Amino acid sequence: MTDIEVVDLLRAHGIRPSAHRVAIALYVLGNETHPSAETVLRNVRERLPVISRATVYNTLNLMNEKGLLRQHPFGPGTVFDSNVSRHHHFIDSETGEMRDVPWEKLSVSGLDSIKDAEITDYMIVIRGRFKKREA
Amino acid sequence: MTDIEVVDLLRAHGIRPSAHRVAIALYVLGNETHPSAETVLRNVRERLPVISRATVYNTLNLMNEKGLLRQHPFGPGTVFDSNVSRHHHFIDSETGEMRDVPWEKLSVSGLDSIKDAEITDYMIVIRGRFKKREA
DNA sequence: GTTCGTGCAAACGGTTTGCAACAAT
DNA sequence: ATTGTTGCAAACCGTTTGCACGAAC
Repeated sequence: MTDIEVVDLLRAHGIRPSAHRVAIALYVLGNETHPSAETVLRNVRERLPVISRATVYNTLNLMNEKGLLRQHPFGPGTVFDSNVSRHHHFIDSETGEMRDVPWEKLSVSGLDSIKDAEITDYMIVIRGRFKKREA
Repeated sequence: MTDIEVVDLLRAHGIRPSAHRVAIALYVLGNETHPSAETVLRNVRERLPVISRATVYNTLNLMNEKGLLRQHPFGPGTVFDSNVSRHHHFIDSETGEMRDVPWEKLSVSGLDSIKDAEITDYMIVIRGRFKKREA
């Protein structure tokens, strides 16, 4: 994802593309992992040494409100997910590492049996261990 | 659930049944909701006015370690679940209220297509709105 | 009399907020 | 000139911890 694409994307979502915001968006959106705010701060500081924690939180919250990313309350603290389309999650129970599981890969049946509520969304959260593939 | 049953249950899990612990267990285990630590504290204080926040946390963590309940990092902060058998969750997106969805009611297919990880557990988290049933 | 449980208050980690300085329009 | 963005530090909330007292074995 290029700087220009990010700038356009921010604008398209009504977010003024300041240098800080672009740097944050660039890191978060071009990232398959599910970073915490602290991780975002650390990594953005490598490109942009002078940026405060508050700005990172402000920007991530703003992007969340504008639908550019999602927040998940997995583990201690919140984690940011650049994948805003439907998908499931696999969480490594040892490392806490999260990976996306494509929506089409799994399917749920029986949801129609839930009569006393209106479903707007659902997600499968799988826990286990990633297999090592070294050696 | 009676006091005596709770006492036995605690003992069976290697937890010495002090008055405080019994009061906490009585509240949490006889409870379909998914209370936060603060909610537990508030409610236990109604029966047992002198109990500290630390004791509530200590006891809940202890019960968690001994397998008497589960913790879920839903929303801000942790929530305690007295249902330790497999089940799914429905979360009301307005109120944050959580209800259990029986395991048998839903089923997931496609889990066998996940080859690069070992699955130890999974859960469907559904979001939506409970239908009002007043009137 | 040693171990265990409890209360208090301080510390902690993640997040939000108030405010003053500054940049953009 | 007004509005939007940033940094700092303080505040905040949920949770954990250190310590001293008291109860249980």
